[in-house]
Amino acid sequence: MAKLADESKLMRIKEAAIALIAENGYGEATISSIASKADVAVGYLYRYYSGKEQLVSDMLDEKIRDLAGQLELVMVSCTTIREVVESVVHYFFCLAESSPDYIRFLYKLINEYRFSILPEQISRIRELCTKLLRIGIETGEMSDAFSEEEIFLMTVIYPIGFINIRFKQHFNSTLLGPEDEKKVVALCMSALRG
Amino acid sequence: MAKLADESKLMRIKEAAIALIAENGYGEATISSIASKADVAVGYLYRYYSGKEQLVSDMLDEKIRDLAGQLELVMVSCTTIREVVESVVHYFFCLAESSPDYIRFLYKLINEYRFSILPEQISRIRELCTKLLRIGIETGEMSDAFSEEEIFLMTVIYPIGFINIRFKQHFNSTLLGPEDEKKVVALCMSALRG
Amino acid sequence: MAKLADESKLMRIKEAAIALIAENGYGEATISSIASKADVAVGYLYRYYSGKEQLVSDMLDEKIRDLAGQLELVMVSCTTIREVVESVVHYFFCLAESSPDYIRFLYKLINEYRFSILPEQISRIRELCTKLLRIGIETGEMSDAFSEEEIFLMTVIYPIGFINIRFKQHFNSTLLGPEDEKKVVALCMSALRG
Amino acid sequence: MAKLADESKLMRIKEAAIALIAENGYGEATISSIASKADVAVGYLYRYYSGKEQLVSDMLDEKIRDLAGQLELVMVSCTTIREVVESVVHYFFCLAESSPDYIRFLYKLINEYRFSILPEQISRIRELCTKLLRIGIETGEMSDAFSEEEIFLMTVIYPIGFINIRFKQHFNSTLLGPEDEKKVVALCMSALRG
DNA sequence: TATGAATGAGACTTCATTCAT
DNA sequence: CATGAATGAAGTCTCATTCAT
Repeated sequence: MAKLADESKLMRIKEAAIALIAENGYGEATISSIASKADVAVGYLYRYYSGKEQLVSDMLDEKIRDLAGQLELVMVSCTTIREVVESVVHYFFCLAESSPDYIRFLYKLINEYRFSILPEQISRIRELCTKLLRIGIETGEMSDAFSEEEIFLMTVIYPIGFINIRFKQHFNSTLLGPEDEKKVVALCMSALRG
Repeated sequence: MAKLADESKLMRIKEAAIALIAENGYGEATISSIASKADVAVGYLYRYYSGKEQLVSDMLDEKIRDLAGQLELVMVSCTTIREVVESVVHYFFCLAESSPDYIRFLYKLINEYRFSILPEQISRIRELCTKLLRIGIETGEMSDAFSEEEIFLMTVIYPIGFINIRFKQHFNSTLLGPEDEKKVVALCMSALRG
Repeated sequence: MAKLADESKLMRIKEAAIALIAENGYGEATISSIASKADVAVGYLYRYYSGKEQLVSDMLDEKIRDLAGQLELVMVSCTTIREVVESVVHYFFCLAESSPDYIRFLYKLINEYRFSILPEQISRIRELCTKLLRIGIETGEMSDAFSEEEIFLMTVIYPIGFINIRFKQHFNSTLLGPEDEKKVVALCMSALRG
Repeated sequence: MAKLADESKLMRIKEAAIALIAENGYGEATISSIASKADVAVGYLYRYYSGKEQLVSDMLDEKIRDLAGQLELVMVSCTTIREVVESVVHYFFCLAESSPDYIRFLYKLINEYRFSILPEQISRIRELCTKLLRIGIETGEMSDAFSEEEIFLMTVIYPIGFINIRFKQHFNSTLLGPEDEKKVVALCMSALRG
């Protein structure tokens, strides 16, 4: 029971942190605003995290893990790059609709040098890209001029970038729709095909 | 009569700010660290800028203007998307070599919601994308499934993203070379071709 | 559960602020000197006040309210101007003895254009003066040549001014005594009588 | 010629300082705002004054000297308190009309403990008050219950206080007129008469 | 254990003062 | 001599972190 309460509090802290960082950035998201949004005492937060930096760092790591896990999951049941790209893009689009803050959180922190993705996760993702590269070359979906870098950029960074540009409404103010999803997949596929 | 305003100081301030923000982000780049790196008194900074936010905001605007200016320049002498993409990517790669901080600075601040690109610059860039879209459709280099968004993402965001991934050395630790430039152009072109 | 807010701290802050402003004026009373005199952390001060200006502004308002309340109280039980003047002057003399800083604080800030007395308090005091004027004319204690302005100046400003001159010891270095009180009342009464 | 230019600059500095301090108080009147209003270089100001404090201090002293000189002048040709009071009040009212900043400057700084009136000037004024007291007792215009303090308060502080209350428009928003002057004289005389 | 009052290091900013020109 | 660019000490304020309750 107490454990459950704790779990729920911890969840609330994480959600509050993501929402506030997504909204205003790391600098503006204060510990006390996070605690207050999570309806938790400031001190409570320090039971789980040694400080603000660790809180965010851990959460980024968690989200990256989720992402890597998702990618791994997708890989298992897919035999072509197209299938993978479709699944991954769909995953991002679902996320963008159900929890847009998640995407914005990721987009913000991926570029904060302060919070570098842990080497462990990087290798994990790199391995996935290597696998995908092999598949792509086998199926002929991928130009052999490209490497893991291009795979990562087009399957992860590009979809997230697309979603963020849309969030910012610089070019297009309509909501993300299924046609956008198709466009992202199409562009990604033709990009990798070379 | 009196001591002349040292124009080089303003330059040093800008360079210091860019370097520190590129390195550590907006939050970590303190006024006093900027002043000290620029070898200038803290108060001197306030001769040109009303505060830290304005300093960074102005510099971002300046850089975005430079970028937009460069894009416009490129457009004048180009009749195909390929030419534009080659020029733009070349511009980014040169920049990445001569002043890598410039790229990292841009990449960091583009995602800081606090510093939004001025509407004026956005329309300027949007117009360029519209022109490019028209050219692309005429020359057949561009799928009519895509729009300005894709152009912007592939000609601006993708090259910068590529350069940053390389800076982070997540996949590849070699320096940027001419082959990378070609790869970026190639991927971009095939992406837009659809 | 948690540490209880120490109400005495707020009191100490106010007393420290009054003492330091009375001694040296608004400009010299720094936040950190106030905090240090109150034996409180600098940041604590911002729990109650949004800034230095508000701290002083609020305290001035509080003191003016006290004063207006005291004047109103006095009015209730008095039927002649003499009674009012005696009570008010007595009030000021008691204050001058028990908390001389209070008087000096008031005297200093009343002249700082930055801290204007709130319109609400001004009307309150103005109304009191109007009442007093009516009484004075009825009882014949007050020349009908005079108005609220003279009442305010002689019942409030003059006693405070007298006390301050004595504090400064420009003319007289003895402490305030009951004869001084009588002198102030006498002068005030004859002034208003015309 | 150079001397004349200097004189005019010095005058402008003084006028600017008085205007700015009268308007916003000592704290808000910055050296650079004074220099700029006086159309003089900041550094120039330091040829005459060793610092901001001295500038203001000197100016206050000068104004107090002027005042004492005026009082002395008035005393020479007057044989009754009434004459003195009429002259002094007239002097203040003229000043209030021709250079209201002068009055506000005085009122502000007289209460700044930081700028105490020089002992020399205090004795000068005290002596004048003593003389006046003697005259008053001789002519019967002044109660022997009172002393120099009351004289000073009623002939100097009260008129200035009256003018300032009017400037602040707390009770009366009309401009100072000849009837006000008469009222001030009348109140002052009856106050001292006891 | 959970709380949030309290802390204080450190950030931003101002402005009196200096001094090379 | 006059200037005003440049300085940096000092002040205001914020907020991550602690710890008594």
